[in-house]
Amino acid sequence: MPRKTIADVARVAGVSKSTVSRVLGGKTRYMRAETRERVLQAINTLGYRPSVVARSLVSKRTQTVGLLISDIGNPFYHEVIRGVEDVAVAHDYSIFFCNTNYDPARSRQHFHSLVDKQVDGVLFMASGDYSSWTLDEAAQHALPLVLVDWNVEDAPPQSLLSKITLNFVPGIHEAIAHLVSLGHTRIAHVSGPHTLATARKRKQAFLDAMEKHGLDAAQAPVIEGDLRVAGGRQALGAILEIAPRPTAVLAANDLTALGLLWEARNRDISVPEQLSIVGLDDITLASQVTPALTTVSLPRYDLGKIAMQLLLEMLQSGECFTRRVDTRLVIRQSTAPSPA
Amino acid sequence: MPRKTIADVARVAGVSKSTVSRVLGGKTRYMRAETRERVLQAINTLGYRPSVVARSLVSKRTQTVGLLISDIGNPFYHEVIRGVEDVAVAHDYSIFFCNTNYDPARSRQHFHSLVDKQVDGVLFMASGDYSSWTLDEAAQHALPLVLVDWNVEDAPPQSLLSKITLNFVPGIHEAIAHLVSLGHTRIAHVSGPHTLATARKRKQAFLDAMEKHGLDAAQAPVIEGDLRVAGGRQALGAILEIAPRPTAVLAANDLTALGLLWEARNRDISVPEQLSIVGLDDITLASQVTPALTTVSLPRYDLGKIAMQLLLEMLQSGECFTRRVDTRLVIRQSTAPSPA
DNA sequence: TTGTAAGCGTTATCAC
DNA sequence: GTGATAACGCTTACAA
Repeated sequence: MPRKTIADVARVAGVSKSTVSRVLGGKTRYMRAETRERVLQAINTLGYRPSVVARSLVSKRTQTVGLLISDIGNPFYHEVIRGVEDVAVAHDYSIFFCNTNYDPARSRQHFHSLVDKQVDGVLFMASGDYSSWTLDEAAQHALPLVLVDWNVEDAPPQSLLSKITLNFVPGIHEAIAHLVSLGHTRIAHVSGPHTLATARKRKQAFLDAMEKHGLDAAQAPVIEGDLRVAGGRQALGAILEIAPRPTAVLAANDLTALGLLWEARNRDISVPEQLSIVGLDDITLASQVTPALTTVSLPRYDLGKIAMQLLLEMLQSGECFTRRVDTRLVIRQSTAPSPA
Repeated sequence: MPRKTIADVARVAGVSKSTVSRVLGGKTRYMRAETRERVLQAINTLGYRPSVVARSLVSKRTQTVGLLISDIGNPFYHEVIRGVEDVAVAHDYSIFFCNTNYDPARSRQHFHSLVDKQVDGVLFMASGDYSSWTLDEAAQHALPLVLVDWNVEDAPPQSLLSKITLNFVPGIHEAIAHLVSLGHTRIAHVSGPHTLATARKRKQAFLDAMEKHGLDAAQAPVIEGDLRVAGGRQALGAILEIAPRPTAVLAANDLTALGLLWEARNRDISVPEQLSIVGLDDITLASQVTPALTTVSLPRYDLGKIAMQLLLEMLQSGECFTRRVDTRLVIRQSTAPSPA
């Protein structure tokens, strides 16, 4: 049983294909209400659904976007995806989901597949796997792109490119201010891998904040983690060996902070009495653990919404945009006055 | 600058469109190697990419599948998605990602959108949002479906429908056996919402296992949770009020188990010395917390792989299949000999 | 207000 | 071996 087509509807309604097409397109202006009704009836009785494929062939639009992320296992992305999806659904767009797995080759394969499938645009949130080919190829295919948390200066001029930058500065400054107000002066940082631009940005914000509060940034211990629980656990060992021992730590993300927290418990270091811990992201879990995590919150759901909205605006206007998303501190139970 | 077409390639290579189409389709059999080369050259210099949309219009295949899940925030799905995606990528399929948010209306909207976009098949993993319309409409559009963890008897006979059932029995039996061998006799269960079929299945497996080990299932305390951390925390309070107090708990999933664990710590109940806890799922976090969680492991990555593979086999053969995925116990540190 | 016909970029069926 | 030509299901001038 082949799929019903517009011709079937036309036959049943006793009109021409174009008339059917018109009611489908909502061109209700120049049309007798009665004809319209007849067509609608026919559509209903036949259970007809228009072929998006055929429509796309002529309209050059697929009502489809690609979403590239690095790692579905990273809780950071969950809320982001939700934000993207809510906006997409509201505008009847579908999402091609692409998990790059931090693998540039796979990232590229996905990107090509998206180009071939003629998506209307791409949300690029896979921070680790950036290479300039992305921008060149996107420009070449005139494919609108939204980049999240990338510092791009060398974009081809003709490209349709919007950017959202994440501003860690206010949140991290608040965090250091909070710790300082609790009497902490020996504050360590567990960063992400230095190969990641976003990790470097966070670290720099930490150092700047230290300076700003009159602490010696050059002396501040910085340990390189992996943005995961395991890295946080390891980092705690390193921190305990530092003399004099830090009384507070700022982690590059919440998973790292949780690793610190749990390893501290293992070693009978009590948090926050002996060690204050501040995370970054405010993942769902952060408020559910004991003690609940003080953390620099990134509005991830909003980030996802904004990204998708930006793409839609680009599609409509043909213009490019820039947005900034700010962070702020959420104080919970993992920070307390310095024991020193 | 309009998109390059097969006609452009034909012109540059000095051949006809059909010839180009032949090399694109890999029909290398009846063709001079030299012509083939020339076409390939032209494709390269033009940077030509075939239009999947046009191709789909004639082939009736989109190399695209829909993936419906209930909640991206549930860690259960992460590995599943990874499994699905790995297989999909390997076969050059793309995935339309659909988060139903436990909302039947949204679930339906997504499903319609998938039909309209002419996906080749749908993976339905949104356990909560089942209604029979799904099956009817899928059958009506001859849309191949893979159902995960659904008991469906009333499927329309003509439908292309494969099923994967999750078998909690072996893992849960092992769990109870393990607890019994440690001397536990007062074992409680924190279930999921009774409205979910999968929660009822798990509870039944628990009761059966209790019986089988000579414990009084009718007396076994069962507390209804919400499959989340908060529910676990609340459940712990309920458990502590039971007299005589249970010495072990089987949670319906790992998030619940974590809630139990953390709330126990809050109330100075030490795990596993005073209370043994067993989870279910084996999410990544389970092995990372302290104490690491003993849990009934569901091979979620495999589940995802199998689901996608099943769909591909259906697509090829036109036949339907049934698979079962088994669970098993992973013993870590949250279980110990009964204090009683 | 409605119908006719020409595409959109492919593949498939024929001839040559 | 290769090249016309007709679909595929839809939109959109242009005619009527």
